[in-house]
Amino acid sequence: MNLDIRLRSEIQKAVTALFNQQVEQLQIQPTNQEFEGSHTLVCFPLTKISKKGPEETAKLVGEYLVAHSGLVARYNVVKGFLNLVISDQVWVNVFRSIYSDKNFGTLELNGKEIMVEYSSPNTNKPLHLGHLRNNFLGYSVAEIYQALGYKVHKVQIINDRGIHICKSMAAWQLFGKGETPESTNLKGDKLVGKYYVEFDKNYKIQIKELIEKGVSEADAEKQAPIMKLAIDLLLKWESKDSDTVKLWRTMNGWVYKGFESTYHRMGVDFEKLYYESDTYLLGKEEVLRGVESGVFFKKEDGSVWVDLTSDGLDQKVLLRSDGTSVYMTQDIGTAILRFRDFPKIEGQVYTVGNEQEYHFKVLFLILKKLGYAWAEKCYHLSYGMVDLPSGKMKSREGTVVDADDLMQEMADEAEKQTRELGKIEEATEQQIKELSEMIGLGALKFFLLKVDPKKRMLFDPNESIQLQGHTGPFIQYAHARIRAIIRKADSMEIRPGKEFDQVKSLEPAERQVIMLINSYINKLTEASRTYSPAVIANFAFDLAKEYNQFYQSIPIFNESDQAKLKFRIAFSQVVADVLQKSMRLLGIKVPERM
RNA sequence: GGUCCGGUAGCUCAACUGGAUAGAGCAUCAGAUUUCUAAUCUGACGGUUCGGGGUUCGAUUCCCUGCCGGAUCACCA
Repeated sequence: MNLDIRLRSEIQKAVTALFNQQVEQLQIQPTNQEFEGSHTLVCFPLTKISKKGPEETAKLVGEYLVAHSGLVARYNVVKGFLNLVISDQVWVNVFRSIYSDKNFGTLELNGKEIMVEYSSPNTNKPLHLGHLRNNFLGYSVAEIYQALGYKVHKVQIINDRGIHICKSMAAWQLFGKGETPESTNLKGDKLVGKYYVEFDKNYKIQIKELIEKGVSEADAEKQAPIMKLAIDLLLKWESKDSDTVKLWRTMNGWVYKGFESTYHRMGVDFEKLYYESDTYLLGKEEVLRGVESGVFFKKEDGSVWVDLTSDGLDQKVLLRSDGTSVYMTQDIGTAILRFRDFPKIEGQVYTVGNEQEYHFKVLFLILKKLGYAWAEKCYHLSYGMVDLPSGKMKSREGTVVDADDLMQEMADEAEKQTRELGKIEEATEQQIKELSEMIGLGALKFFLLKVDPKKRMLFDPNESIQLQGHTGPFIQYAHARIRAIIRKADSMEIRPGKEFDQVKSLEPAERQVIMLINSYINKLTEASRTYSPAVIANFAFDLAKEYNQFYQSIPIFNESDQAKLKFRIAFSQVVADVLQKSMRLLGIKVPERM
């Protein structure tokens, strides 16, 4: 059984025996580094039932535990804090059970299912730095839930319809001269993005010309020929004009193909893609149904609204007066469709930037009003913007960092540094490329994931590319070094068994590491509860750091005691495994050597 | 203006949801290696946790108030 649970029940027994009263809530926390011990019982809350001062209470509980529990070797009391020292024998047992558990860190399937949505880009702009945070976050949260025994469905919604798509189409028709990704050797998303920019450029010029001719600004925005063309395309698309639909299909196809290669490099994937062009009609139906049942209401001009003023929000439009759907309508449809597709999911996680917090608050409320119980289990995984040292990222000012470019730069830099260090002389070119990719992306992912998602963060390209410090490559390096030890042990035919009874005592660094690994499942749970991969990222960093201290202070192969030597090999093996597992939850691979 | 989120060391971030003398990384300075991979480790320096009140044994955390930054409040998505 888990040490923490055992200890908790032992303390409960002690309290009951000593004070003749049961306590449900025991406050147990990790002991501060400066004191001896691993678990600390906070005794202030117990004074009520013990009728004694905090220190006296702590002392009584401590003495009882040493005498009766078999887990606690010693204790010390500082103010009202009871610090418990677990015996090394117990720690070795904890280690052994982790070592012999092949599936450590992965819980058995619990029969629950959830859905995680992430990415969901616009189809007219290539992916950028913000999308990287989005994708890495969503993917990681999905992995974390999976490790906890959930069946996870990874999906995204593709915003494939609307005026913005038609803008790219219009510009391509006017200036494209039949260009294709093949003819230009451009990624499909980049090509379409180029025409989206082209549209904007020409649109502005045309507006300016009209204004110079004396047209008002508002009219100029409507009369600009290129905008008229885009609107015309939208109307044709909605009436299913075959040429327009064909062009729409073709250009979206280019984008999807481009995105696909970006996703592949990011290392993320999706079980199913949803398209707004497939869901907006369902949303519309649902809204009309809501009008009939009185959940929504219709205004004189025919537009449909929901009144959320009693919930402290505003009124919100759901269908325009011309009957067409808005963003919210589509999201209602999408949500319902997903629960139809996957009836067993108990909830949905939407990975979307925090500028849409209001939108999701409204969406969940509407779904609840429509009578969907699962609305309670929908969660908006909201994350902050990624800033650059130069300031805000703005596409208009050209300060956007393109996702493909950034990943390439990271890999290039990693390769440069790897070659400079020259530790991989016998590696093939192919292996160097793979390693650079692993390190470069590891650096990028770790940097973006180590920060609490809800916080706005600063991405400093120069700093992120440093491979030392609180970074992914630091952890990757720790892993690679351990693997070198394992290889050496293997070649020396030192093979640890599963019994470590002869290991009677532990070095402080060893104990620290076992304590950390013992907390892994707790960390996983915390990460899932808070939807924060940062918890895992920081855990992995702490573990690597703690192990490095052991590595530095204890030369493994100098050990003459065979039992200890074998233990330390096994110990190192477990650290490498846990590093690998926790990094995998972040979507980061760890190398055998680097 | 209303609502929501944030403000912690020079910089980038933690702090197990109310616990002990608020911790890491970077930067700066001082050390350790003829190695199990130094892409490492040890130490020093660095704090009015935005200000002011309150709640209590105890507050970065909860409440009130003010300040600063951001987001949002569209028949845009």
